[in-house]
Amino acid sequence: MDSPNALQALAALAHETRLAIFRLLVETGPDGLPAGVIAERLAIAPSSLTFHVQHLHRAGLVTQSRAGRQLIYVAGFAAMNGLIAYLTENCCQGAACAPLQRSA
Amino acid sequence: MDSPNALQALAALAHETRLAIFRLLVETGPDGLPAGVIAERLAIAPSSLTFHVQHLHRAGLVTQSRAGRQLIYVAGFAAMNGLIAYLTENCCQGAACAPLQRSA
DNA sequence: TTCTCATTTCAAATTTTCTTAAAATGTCCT
DNA sequence: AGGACATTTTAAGAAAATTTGAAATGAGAA
Repeated sequence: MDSPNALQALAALAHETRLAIFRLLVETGPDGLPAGVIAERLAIAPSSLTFHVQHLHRAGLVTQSRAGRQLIYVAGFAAMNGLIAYLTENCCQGAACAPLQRSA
Repeated sequence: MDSPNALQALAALAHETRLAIFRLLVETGPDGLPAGVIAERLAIAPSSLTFHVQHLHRAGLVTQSRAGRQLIYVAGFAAMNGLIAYLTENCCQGAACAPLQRSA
């Protein structure tokens, strides 16, 4: 992941509502959740949910697919993995953040 | 690191200028850099630098100390470590981001 | 087709964040 | 004390992000 992408991912997560959405989707796993359920669980307006979830989508942190008349959102683990790798490589030089290592 | 702190750290890094400041300080290492040098290297106004560096400071991502009449800023690795740990633990459940493991 | 339901799009209002320049603070030197 | 330098503080305006509600789209059911 390069700096512009990392910046986009950081900005996407740097909002209370969006971080909550992402965490809910991570917790939910690969089946994801329809927009309406996310909005209901987090008590936010539908159009507000769309706004935030699209922000996450642009950053690759969320995947969208249709199931009948509902849109299912799933956490995008690759992007999160990329962000963590970016932070580890670019912001932890000099062994200062040595406790983290890649194993696979 | 808890969610409010993680949110603060994410917001602090989610800006082009602040990410550049932080990366510069990581690259520089434990000696850090005086405010003026950072501002000069990144070509930003002094007061603008203060604004951004304070944002990083509030999030614990930067440390401040005085040397004569200049203020030295140093990257705060503990906070970055905490952020990476938060993301790994809260946003990568279910082995989806398994490639990252703690070793120390 | 027509009626719902689920969601998104749009535009306006609001709020938050960022930039800028001028004035203030703190330190060192003479 | 008085002057010069490094940085911060302040206040104003500019720019960007967020919220809201109403209207539009897309899909399934009658």
